[in-house]
Parts: sequence; structure tokens; C-alpha cells
Amino acid sequence: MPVGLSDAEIEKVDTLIGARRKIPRGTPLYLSGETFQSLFAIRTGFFKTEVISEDGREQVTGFQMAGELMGLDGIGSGQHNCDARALEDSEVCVIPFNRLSELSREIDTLQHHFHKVMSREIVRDQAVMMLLGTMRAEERLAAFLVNLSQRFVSRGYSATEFNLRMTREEIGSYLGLKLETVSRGLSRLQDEGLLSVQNKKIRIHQLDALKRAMSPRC
Amino acid sequence: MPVGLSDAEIEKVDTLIGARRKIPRGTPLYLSGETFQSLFAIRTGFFKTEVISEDGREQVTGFQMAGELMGLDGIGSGQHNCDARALEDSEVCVIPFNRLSELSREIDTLQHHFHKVMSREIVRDQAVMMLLGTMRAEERLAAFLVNLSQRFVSRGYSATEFNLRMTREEIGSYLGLKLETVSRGLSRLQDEGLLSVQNKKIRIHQLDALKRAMSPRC
DNA sequence: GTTCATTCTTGATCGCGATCAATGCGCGCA
DNA sequence: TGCGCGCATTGATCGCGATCAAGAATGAAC
Repeated sequence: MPVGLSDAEIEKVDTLIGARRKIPRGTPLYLSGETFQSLFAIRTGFFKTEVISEDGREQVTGFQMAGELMGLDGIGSGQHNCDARALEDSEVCVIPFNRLSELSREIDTLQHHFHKVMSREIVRDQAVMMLLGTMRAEERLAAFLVNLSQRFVSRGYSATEFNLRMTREEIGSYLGLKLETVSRGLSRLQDEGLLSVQNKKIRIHQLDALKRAMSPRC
Repeated sequence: MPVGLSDAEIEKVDTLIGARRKIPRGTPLYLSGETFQSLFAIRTGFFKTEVISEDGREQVTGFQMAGELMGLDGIGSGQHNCDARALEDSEVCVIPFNRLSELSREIDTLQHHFHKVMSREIVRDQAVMMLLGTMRAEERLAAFLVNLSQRFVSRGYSATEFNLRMTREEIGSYLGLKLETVSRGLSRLQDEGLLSVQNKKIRIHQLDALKRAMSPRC
């Protein structure tokens, strides 16, 4: 994942990658409470991470796609802090955390890269706090779709046409809304002509307008 | 901060700590957009961190107290991603990030400790997402107070009697509520006999009941 | 001690999103 | 092909928290 390594270093980093694991749709990659040993880099597929509180509340904390790293929350306590579940048939690379630690002591580029990845996760979480703390339902939905769009684009897929892998309920959990509100919001954005929805299929017609819809009084 | 180091290692880690800086109440420790160079360990005092979005929304993302580390969000992009402001006269240790990186390549205990700190920040953020995504106003308030209480206790202060350093508005921003709702919530908890409030002075009478008030239908 | 601005409290009302409920749709499976 | 279940849509109503508004308390400045 990091760039600007010498050939020798690249070789070492390659040894970092343990087995590949196939995760069928609906299957957990790890569950909260399991002992933490490895990080997971998504090769293909789509995941959700979900925290479950003592009193039974469930909160989807993120959706992860190819190229992203999962499991960082387990480092602190030595056990996973959330459930990670595949939303479609997926494949991950297992990255033993011990090996990553050792190697990042040798290769400072790797060390720095790893620190950046963790830090960006914190920044991402802060953006979600902003969303949950200050946005209205339709703004949240717009922000969610724009975010998805950007992530698809950066992976070479269409910015304006994609399939949601998650249910309305999972979107709602992530956005702090009920599934009915998500559904209504999508219908509304459709009525306004910004996009069309058919089940999980999203086609964005006015990406610029959708971005504006993230802000108040539009 | 880490434990279990040899004397030689402790000596090295000591050199990590750059200058101390006094931050008067109301003053920024850093602002969003400034180039990131150092982390800051709070020696004394109290801070808030706040993100401001492009369209002007403000979201308090946390309150930090003695012993906690600030600035982790800046590693990813090389510039600070939020404002950090002292809520009372405070003092911090400046930790140049370059030096920390170098040293954590030599001392694996330090490395591991640092990784844990970052990971715990992610877990903390997930807990805030849960709060913002699933809890009602009074539950959020109870969770906030219980959290503060626990953090005071672990620093040797009273679990049941403390002063809030932040305004109702700042609490509201953090909890995704308006200041009036915070005020009403505190009054209500007072009426129920769980605590008494006088301005910033909080006295918790029934900590166990306050913990129960974090859960639905109590 | 007086002034003034900031912060807090409390009341009245509004509206967004939750809730309750019914129906429709799509897909896997027999 | 038809059945059944999970998922989605839409309508009607409710209630929590936002909003608007007024007044009180606090504390800093001089």
C-alpha cells in the first residue's frame, strides 16, 4: 500500500501479507470481543462495521470497500471492538499486527504510512460526528451518497451510477435515522430530480446539486 | 507515559518532550489548517476540540483533560483538522512528531503504546457515534456526565462533585443538542433527584441511577 | 459597587423525524 | 410457476427536541 519503497523493502512488505481469506456475504470477518491479532485489507467486496452497546443498541460505524483497512479499533484493548460483516462476497488480506509493528520499525515509510491511515480514520470519524450532530435527514443522505460516489470514482467506477450494498436499515443506522426516513429521503431526492432510485440501484443525475443538498436551506 | 521501560529508555523518552507551553483560557492550542508538527500532552487544564465544516457548521468533537493526547488528527494530512482551545488556563507538553516517530522505531514499548493511544481514540469516536446515532437527549446527557465522572475519578478527583468547564452550548454541540435542551435536561435530572446543578457545579447524588438513565425507558 | 455582556433557565409553539400501519415489490427457493 | 419472506415504499399520526422569546443569574471590567 505505501509508495516510494525500494525493491528490497517492497519484498519485505510483501511478506507482511498473510493468507487471503474469502468472506461470503453475510459472514463476519470478526466479532466484537474476539482477540485482536491482525488487521485486514480489503481486496474485493464490501463490509460494514457495527458496534453493539451493553444495552443492545446497534450502530453502524462505517462501510468499507476495496483498499481500506479494517480492525484498527482492536489495537487499543487487544480485542475487536466491533463486528465486521461482509455485505457481498469479499476477499481480504490478513495482516498480522505483530509483523506490521516489527516491519514498521525497520521501514520508516511504512511506519509513517500506517500512522497516516490511523489518523485518517480519526478524521473520518470526526466527519461522521459532524454529520450526526448537525445535519438534517436529507443533508445526511446527500452527504452519504456523495461520499459513496467519491469513493467509487477513486476506484475507477462510475461516480453517478452504482449499487448500494446495504439495506435502508443499515443506511439508517449509520446516519442516525430510521429506515422509513431513509426511504422517504431517497424518494424526495428522486422527486426533485437529483437522482433516481430503484431498489439498490442509484443513478445520480445532478451530482453538483446533490453536493449542495448537503448544506442547509437548499 | 508508557510503563515498563528501562532507565536508558526512560531517559530517551524524556528527551521527546519539547518545550512546555502555557495556554490561557480561551486561547487556541492549534487551529484547523495549521501545519501539523507536534502532538500535545495535557499536563494541566481542560480543552475542547471542534471541527468547523465548509458550510460553517461547528461540532465539538471532544473534551480533553490532563494526561490526554491531542493532535492525532493532524498526522494524516500534515495539517491540523480541528481547533483545540483551552477551556481553562492549561499547560501542555509539546511532543515533536518526528522525534516520536524515530524513537518509537527504537523502543517497541513506545511504539506499541502510541498505537494503542491512537486506537483508543478511534474506539472513543465510535462510542460518540453510538451516542449521537441512537440515544435520546436525556440519555446523552447522562452518558456525558457519567463519562466525565469516570475520568475525574481516574485522576484522583471526586466522582460525584465537579465543575463543568464548558458552557451549555458546548455540551450541546458535543451531544448534538441545542443549549436549551441541555439546560432542560439538567433541570430534569435535578428534579428527579439524581443530581444537583448550580451553574457549572455538578453534584451527583445517585451515580448508579444516572448510569441507568443512559439506557432507554428508565 | 455598578455596569454590561455572557450564560443560563424557563415557557410557548412548531416541525422534523419517529412511530404505527398497510401495501407493494423482488428474489430465492421449492 | 407460485409461494413466502425480507426489504422497501407510502400514508397517518405522534412526540421529542428545535425554535422563538423573555427574563434571571453570573461574573468580569472598571
